[in-house]
Amino acid sequence: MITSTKIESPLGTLLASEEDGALTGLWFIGQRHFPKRVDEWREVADAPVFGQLRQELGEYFAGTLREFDVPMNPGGSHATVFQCDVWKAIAAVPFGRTTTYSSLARSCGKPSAARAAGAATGRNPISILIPCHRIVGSSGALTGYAGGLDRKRALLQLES
Amino acid sequence: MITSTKIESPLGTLLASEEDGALTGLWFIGQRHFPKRVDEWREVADAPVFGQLRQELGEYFAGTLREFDVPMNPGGSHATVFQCDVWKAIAAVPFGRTTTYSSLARSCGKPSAARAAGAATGRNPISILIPCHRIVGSSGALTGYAGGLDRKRALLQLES
DNA sequence: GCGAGGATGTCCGAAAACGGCTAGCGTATC
DNA sequence: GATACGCTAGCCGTTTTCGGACATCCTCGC
Repeated sequence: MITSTKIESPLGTLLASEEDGALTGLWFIGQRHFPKRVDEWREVADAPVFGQLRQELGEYFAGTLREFDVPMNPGGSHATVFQCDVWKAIAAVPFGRTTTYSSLARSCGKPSAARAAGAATGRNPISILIPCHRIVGSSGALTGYAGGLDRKRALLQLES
Repeated sequence: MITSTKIESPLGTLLASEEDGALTGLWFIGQRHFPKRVDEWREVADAPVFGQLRQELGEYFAGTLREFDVPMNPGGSHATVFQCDVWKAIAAVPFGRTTTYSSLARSCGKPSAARAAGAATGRNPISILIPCHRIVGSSGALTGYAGGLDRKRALLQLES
């Protein structure tokens, strides 16, 4: 049974989902690749994971927290091996730093799959905690963000 | 979290799966449309549902039980509306009786979808309890069975 | 410099193929 | 005449297949 809740943030409302005690998703409402089956989830006022998440997100946006500690399980049911590899690589990018799509691809052992890495990045189910906003083009340009480039800019600014 | 267990029967070994206290599947090992992701399930020695199922299956094969009472939830995650309708219609066929694929289709409000009803019947996730062996061709011929025609014949014989 | 093109894993939509079917005929068999 | 086969053409939800499109980047020719 998957449960969900809404969380307010300076960048807009977020939807969080949880299963078996681990965070499985975090999206800006209405963003690109927003999950389809939301109506099959049970919305709950709170759950242990959600409490911790709210707390940590608050501190993050206040600038007092740099690393999240919420238990996560981004796998879902239909994620592919490649996607999981990419998300793991993204999670390894530290606060305040950025890296490129091609670098991600290299980390996954497929140096020429930069474009595929971009696609996988866009499908990241846990925004912010898996910091896909720290991934930029090789020229340094902010090429895209499922939640919109404005939010990507804002997050990078917050971390600088 | 889905759990599973194996159950012996006079017609071969069965695999049962359970989630949230309800039976979600029952297949002959290796039958057609056998589930793919079995290795993601946790095999347990027993669970309340499995205990009851074992008991009732025993009585059924002994000829002393005609209607099952195990809580069921055949929906799964990827079942379609049509399939659920068909399975519900199959469940309504009483012990010892048979009906046809076109009759099933009619019950679902799509009189000309007999062939599609056949396909949906084959995907029935809970063998025996959802008695797809009671569905025959309009001529009375046993046209097919995911577990093999021999088992279909045997089940019908048992109920006659 | 600058534009064009190829490599890459996955999703998405459209189109085709595939069944646990059936009714309708024409033939074949008693 | 009755049945009994056997073939055929429709039927329809699902699955499979296929062709683009992408949150890219490097190279090559001009």
